[in-house]
Formats: sequence, structure tokens, C-alpha cells
Amino acid sequence: MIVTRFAPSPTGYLHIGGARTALFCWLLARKHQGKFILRIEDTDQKRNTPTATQQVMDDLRWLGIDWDEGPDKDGENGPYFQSQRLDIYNKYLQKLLDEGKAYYCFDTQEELQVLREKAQAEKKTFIYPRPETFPTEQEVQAARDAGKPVVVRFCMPEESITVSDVVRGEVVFDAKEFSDIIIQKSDGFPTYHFACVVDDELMGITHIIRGQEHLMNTPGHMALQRALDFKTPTYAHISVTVSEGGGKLSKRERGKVLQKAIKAQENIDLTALANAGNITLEELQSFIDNKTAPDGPNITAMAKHLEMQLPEINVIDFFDSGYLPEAMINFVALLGWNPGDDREIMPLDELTEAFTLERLSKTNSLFDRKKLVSFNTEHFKTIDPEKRLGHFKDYLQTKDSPLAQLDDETLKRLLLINEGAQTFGQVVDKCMFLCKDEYDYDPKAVNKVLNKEGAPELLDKTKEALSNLEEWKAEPIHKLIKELSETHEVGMGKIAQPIRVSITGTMVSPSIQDSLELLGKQKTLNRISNTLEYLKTI
RNA sequence: GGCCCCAUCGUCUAGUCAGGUCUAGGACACAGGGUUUUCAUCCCUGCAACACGGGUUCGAAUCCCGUUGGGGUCACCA
Repeated sequence: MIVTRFAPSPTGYLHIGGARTALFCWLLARKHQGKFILRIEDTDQKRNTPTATQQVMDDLRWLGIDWDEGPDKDGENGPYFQSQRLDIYNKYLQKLLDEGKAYYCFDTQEELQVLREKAQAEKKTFIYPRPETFPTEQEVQAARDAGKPVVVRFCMPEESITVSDVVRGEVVFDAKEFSDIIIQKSDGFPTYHFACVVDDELMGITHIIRGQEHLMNTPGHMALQRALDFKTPTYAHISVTVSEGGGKLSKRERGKVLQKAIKAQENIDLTALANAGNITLEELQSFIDNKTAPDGPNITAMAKHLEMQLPEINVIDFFDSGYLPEAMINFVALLGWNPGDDREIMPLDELTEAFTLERLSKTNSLFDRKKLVSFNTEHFKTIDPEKRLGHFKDYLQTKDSPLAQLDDETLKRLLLINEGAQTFGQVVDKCMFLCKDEYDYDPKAVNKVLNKEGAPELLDKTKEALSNLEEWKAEPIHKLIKELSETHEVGMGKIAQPIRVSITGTMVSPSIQDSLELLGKQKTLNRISNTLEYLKTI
């Protein structure tokens, strides 16, 4: 049976790159009726954040990626937090120590730094100098008593190691390049390399799909597997997703964009900005000076304050921007993978059916948000209406939108009449007028549509006709407008546009008949009357 | 800098492993046109690529070597 796993470290929200890795793992497992495990790699106590595991799970769920075993779903391979598996790692660590395959070291960071700089100066790879004889238990104890940091290093082999990678082929690593890796940190926690190797074996992972950045770690992992008599799983090191700005799509990018925007703006109220971002003025200044960076949520809050759009990086950013998870999944799947034919828009089950490791590509790909928008538009049209409604309600709720007050039937109708919308944000923009009785008139709209010879008179006649309409439904309203345009011998736009500006203040809304029906007869007539009054004042 | 990976339209990619059917296909973007009561949608047309240099071969996008370019990695982070 095929068993895969997604193993994030709980340091924040799920990153789009992580989502892609998780998706490929999930796709492989589901395609072969295998198992997909979620494991939390929380061995770095300094970097862990308490809410991250929950956030990552929420993000995965939103995307539609489920797991067979994980923190909240017990199975035969628990626990799923590495911090709860210390006994297991220690057992294997002791075995390596006893067999002389690993040894203790007490070097300080400073001492190591000197060695590294020396290697750098000689233009050589830094190789940790393995001692002739390993420290004894007594020496270890003495070092501990003296307050020295004690770590355990694993002896890398003398022979070269060939990694057989599904996407890269055979990659040979020369033994000359091997440096003994640390497998236990001075705080007693295992390093990623060790915990990962042990867990993958114990959990029976058959396929490891991970980012290309791990390729260089793989010889170390394989050496560990051999020393411990573990099986070597099938590896697939997938390409990296890069950003428009070049380089890896990273969390730092949002900060950079924001920082640039702050610098570019003149007379900016820094105090207000710091307040909005919930940070101190000093912290803000330090951020502007490129010394430190605030946390993700603070950055998001400041961007909102400045009314600027930041590039989406985390899965939750895309949710906030009004994208459909189905579109996200589809788009991300096609970054470094394709089904081998011309299909692009594919639902999850079709993606699963078509997925094979062999079609993973070697080249890095750039995350093109415009193409994402196009995918979203397409999925918006084809998705099951009930699902679409569910996603829309989630979106409105977290946005705290007034539209959230509307009942399901109305919301469904809104989505229906916005068939060509690109994102939920667009739907909201176009329909907000329903919940806004007070609004300003866009000067451009007034000039172009209302402030024209004969326009107020025509609007008045339209209002008259509308008030006499018995059945307030889209169909009869449409019929009425058509008749009006014929009797007055003008285009439909000449009738519809003035109404639109009257009831929304803008030139953008759903079709006029749908807009009017949803607004209701009384509100429509009131708003037109108000507009007519307003026109007399200018 | 050492090591490793990669290289087809602006972007995502098909084609490369098994060389000819490739005057290189699709999609997004862009440009032009059309439909439409606004925006969005939708339809049509167009623009546009085998990084470069050497080989091998009757024949190279495809195989080999080199150059250049891009990316990754060199932590008691994962």
C-alpha cells in the first residue's frame, strides 16, 4: 500500500508551496487507495507557535485535503507530534551511539563559526572534523557540568551515495562533500533529519514528495536509513514555485511589498499606521529601516489600513481575496505537473484520476496570479451551486460583510446573477448597494449618465412606469425597460444606466432587472426620487 | 565561492527518455474585432518560443560536450 505524509513545522499559516506539496502527496495516496498522514514537525521549540497546527489543519480542510491519520485523528502510527515521540528517537539515537555510528560534540557556535570561515576562505565545503576517538560518557558529563552545549553527530559514510529520484533521476553525491550531521540538538530534541527518518520508517511511508530544497539533505537521510537498517522510500523532489519578483515564493514577500509602499508614500501618518498594525512606532520604524519584520497578521492589518493589495502567499490570503478552493487546488496542481493532454480545468476527482509521479516536471514555475483568476472564473461557473453558496457564506462571514445578513435564497440568487464573476470580492462589490441605503454618487457616473440633456426627464418617466408595474420581478422589469426604449426610440442603455446610477451611485451592478428585483420596488422608487432631487441641486 | 538541480512563446506547459509526422500544439496574458443595459462573462482573429556555441547523424527542440543564464543548498530551521 502507498503511504504518504505531509509534515509541516507549525510556524504559521499554510504557505502556498506547502499546499502544493501536501496536494501531490494526497493525490498519490488517493489515486492508489493508499494512506495520507499528517505529521507535525515541532522539534524547534523556539519557532513553534501554539495556533499554527490548527491553522494548517483549517487551511488543508478548506482546500479539501483530508488525512487518514493526524493530530486530531488517531491511527496506528501516533503520536503525530514529534515533540511527543522523544522516547522513540532516543532509543534509536542510543543504538547509533552504542554502535559507534554517532558521537557527542561540545563545540560552541563561535568555534564552529571559525571553522566555517576557514573553509570559506579556502573556497572549500565545510566539513566537520570528526575526532579520532569519541568522547566518553564521563567526558560528556563533564562538558555538561561545565555548561557546554552537547550535541550528537552522525558519522557520514566513506562512499558516495546515489539518490534515485522520480523526477530528477539518479543524483550522485560524492563522499568528499559529506559532513557529519547533527542528529540531536543540545536541548535534547532530535534535529529534523533524524526525526524525519525515524518517523518515515515507523509510519511506513513509501513515497516522500517534498521540495527540491531537500535534495541536498537526502544523502544524509539515506545514510541514516542504512545505519539503522531502515528501508529507503521512493523520493520525488518537486520543483520550486517562484514569485513574480524572482526567488522562492516566500512569506517575506508581503513584508517587502508593504515596506516599499510605505517608503513610496509621502506624508504618511506613521502613528496611525502603527496603531492599525498593532505594533509600536519603534517597531514600525525598525521595519521601515529594514532591520526587523512584523508578523504576518500585523502586516496584513497595515496593508488594510493603507488600502493596498498585498501579494497572496498563504492559503488563507487567497481565501481572503475571494478565491474558490477548487480553483486553488486545480491551479496549484498544474504548477510543475500536467495530465499529459490539453486538459486544464479539472475538478479534484479528475485530478486524482489523472495524477502520476512520472508527469512531475523538473523546472521551477512562476506563480501567475492572472492565470489563477482565470481558473477561478471558470470554476465559479462550473462548481456545484450548493458548494459555491457554502464557500460564499464562509467568505462573507470572515469579511464581516453586511451581505452576510441575507438569507440563503437571496445569496444563491446573487451568485447566479453574477455568473461571470472572477472572485467573491467582485460579487460583493457589485451587490453591496443592496445593503447600503446611504451612498455617494460617483461624479464620473453622474457626468456620463445623468448630467445629460433630457436624462432627468427620461428618468422621471421611467420611474413613473416602474411605479405602475404590478409584478416586481426581473422578467417584467426587463420587458418594461425594453418597451420604454422602443417608445422613446433610444437604446436600452439610455434607460438602464440612469436607473443603475440612481440606485447604486455607480455604473457597476448586476443586470438592471435583477438589481431592481432584489432591491425591491419601494427602495428602487425612493432611490430614484432622491436622485432626481439631487440632480436639481447640481 | 563549493556542491546540486534546471533551461521550449511574457507566463504555465505539450513535445525530449525510444532523433524524422514540429513551417513546434494548448492555456493564461497581451493586441485588434464582435456580442451585451454597466462591470464581468462569452465569441473570433492576431502576436509570440526550441538560451548560445560546438559536435554525433542523411536528419537534432529531442543525443553528447562546453558556455551562459536561472534556481536550490551550504544552521544545534524544517
